[in-house]
Amino acid sequence: MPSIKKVAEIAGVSVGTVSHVITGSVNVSEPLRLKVQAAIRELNYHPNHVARSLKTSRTRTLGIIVPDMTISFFPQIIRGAETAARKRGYSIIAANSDDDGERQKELLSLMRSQCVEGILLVIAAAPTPQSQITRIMDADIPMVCLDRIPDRVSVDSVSVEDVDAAQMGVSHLIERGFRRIAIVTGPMSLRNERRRAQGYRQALEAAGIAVDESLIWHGTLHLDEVAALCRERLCNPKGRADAVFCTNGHNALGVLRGFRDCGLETPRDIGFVTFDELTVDDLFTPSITTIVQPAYEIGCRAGEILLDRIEGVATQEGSITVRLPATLKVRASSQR
Amino acid sequence: MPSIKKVAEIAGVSVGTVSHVITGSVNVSEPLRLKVQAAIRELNYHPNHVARSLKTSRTRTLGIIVPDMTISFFPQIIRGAETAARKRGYSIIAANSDDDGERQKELLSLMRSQCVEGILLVIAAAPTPQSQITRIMDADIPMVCLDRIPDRVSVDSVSVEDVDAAQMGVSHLIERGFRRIAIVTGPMSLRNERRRAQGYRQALEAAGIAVDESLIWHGTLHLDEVAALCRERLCNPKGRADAVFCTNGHNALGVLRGFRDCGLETPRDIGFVTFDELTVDDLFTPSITTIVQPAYEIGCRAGEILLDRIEGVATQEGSITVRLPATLKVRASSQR
DNA sequence: CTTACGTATTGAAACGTCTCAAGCCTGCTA
DNA sequence: TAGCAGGCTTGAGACGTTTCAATACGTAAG
Repeated sequence: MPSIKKVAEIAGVSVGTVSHVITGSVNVSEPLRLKVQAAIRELNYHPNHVARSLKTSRTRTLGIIVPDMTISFFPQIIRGAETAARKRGYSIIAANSDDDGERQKELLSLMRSQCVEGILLVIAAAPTPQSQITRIMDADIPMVCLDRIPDRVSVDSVSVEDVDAAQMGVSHLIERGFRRIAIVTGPMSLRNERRRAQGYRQALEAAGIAVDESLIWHGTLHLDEVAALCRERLCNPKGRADAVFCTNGHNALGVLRGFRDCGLETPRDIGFVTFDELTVDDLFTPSITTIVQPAYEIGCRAGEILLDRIEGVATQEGSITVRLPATLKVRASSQR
Repeated sequence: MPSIKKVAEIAGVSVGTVSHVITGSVNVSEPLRLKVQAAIRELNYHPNHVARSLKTSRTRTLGIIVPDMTISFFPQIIRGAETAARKRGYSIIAANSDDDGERQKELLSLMRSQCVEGILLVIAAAPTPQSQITRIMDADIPMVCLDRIPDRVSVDSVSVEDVDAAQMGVSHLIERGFRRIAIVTGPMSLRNERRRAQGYRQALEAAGIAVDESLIWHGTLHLDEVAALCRERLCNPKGRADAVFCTNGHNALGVLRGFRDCGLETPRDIGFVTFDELTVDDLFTPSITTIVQPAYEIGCRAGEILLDRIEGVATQEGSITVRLPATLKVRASSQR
């Protein structure tokens, strides 16, 4: 593989000159520049980013870790980040943690070794020891957390306005006349799940409805378990909830299975609102009222903040916290 | 950021010894090894992969380019490749071409500069000049094409058995009594689209049904255009197709919109079979009979082949061609 | 005609690691 | 006791760049 040296040789100039032509950082006279460019083309030379990175200690690479990029929310985030990165000349290394703390730790360490200049992290659902995060930041690698924000650590973050979003969804159900509204949460180790649960409470309280603790159901992220949970709570018509509010799209599929298993149809027998789109298109039924998070934009903003930190543009001392509004897509499942 | 030198200093040994401890390639006596490991922990030292790569000219990195990882088929492929790579100690750089030839060219060049050791490529729908591919292979960077296989280039590839898969889908429709079966294709610049069209023809011929060229509809990958196409061909009941076979999931959404716009319901008014799952779960209706491609496995196999080439395990002279079978998930849309 | 200055070009050091060859030491054999 | 084998350890060079300092060259001013 041709190196700058070979190019210099062919062009009859020094390696320094070739480097100047490539980076454009120093003026090179027209004739020499042309000779160098000709040699580059002739050899099909491509600058070696590895060597460049070593010398400049700039890799122009960002790392992003998500739980599972097979879940449609995350690729959108990644694309947002990719777009932001590309605009400023960076590339992205993406990886999946599978919601596994150990794997996440490995990835963080690997990315550090790979000398990424910054890390975008959607923390694993398994409780993330703050040391994982502080260790990165102590090494002066900027980090921005997305979607899921870790507890007790001061770190830049971009996510949705969880409390408001949940409150909006639940208030909407109340407006439509539902009164016994159950909530299905994800793992309460995640702060945004707790905040969504808080939004649920606030909506009920604002409407003067007493919170019934027996309607607060903690789901895992496993479809079968969530479906079983719903069956258990819903199959008996007596005192049953008249609507379900679900805090994330993954569990929502479990809830819908639960409905089906109990012979319940939404909205005929039960109201339903959930975070996250469940289908790629409105053509499919049941048509579910959804709290849509601006996933792409979350990725973009997080990428921009990270780049600002890397390039020293963002000078803010404490951590930057961005909360984006979610939107409510009203569909059939919340119509009484 | 601490380097091997600092570790050596703290541990009171030479850099060579530290390197030996890290790589494990050379025996180091117990006491020295312990001192080195202690120093590594104390400094929170992480080996610098950039420097290592430069020296060894091995980055242990694979590149993968897909059209759009927001489309559920592709993240599955990427995960498969990631898994295969991880098993053998490699990581992955993923990027989106947006089906744009120019962007694809840029990415290929970038990845080459980043010294990926091999490239997994799902070519862009825009016709890919073979030079893009040969230039990479001429530079001795192994490449495996996935899903979409380029024309007139000898390159390793992994994809689904397109002809068989399409034939299976269409034969299924015929079995269920459909006779005027239309096909909606993607861009015919893609070989696998042509092969799927061929499978369609074969199925009809095998059943003794004459191919009616007016039932062959070439779709773009734009929903609105496909929907318009279907409206145009389907809204008039006279001589209308009684079923539609769609060669890819993206267009399928356009087809379904077309159905809706014409007031057609599947399967009541029209049969429908398509490549690729449209929803994440069977709960949703219309429930569509689908030809499912083993996306994850395609990614795995492609990754393995690529790694075999990189590590010189695969010695086969010509190109390796793997064709995986697809499976037919029979659902409601193909029931008369 | 000399001096000084500015621009274009070059040479060499350095980035952090691996690895080869050489050196050192220990213990065993003759 | 001397020599030697074998295993640890070390020192230094090299990977492909960038970049700083130095050189060379030409031009304008004195």
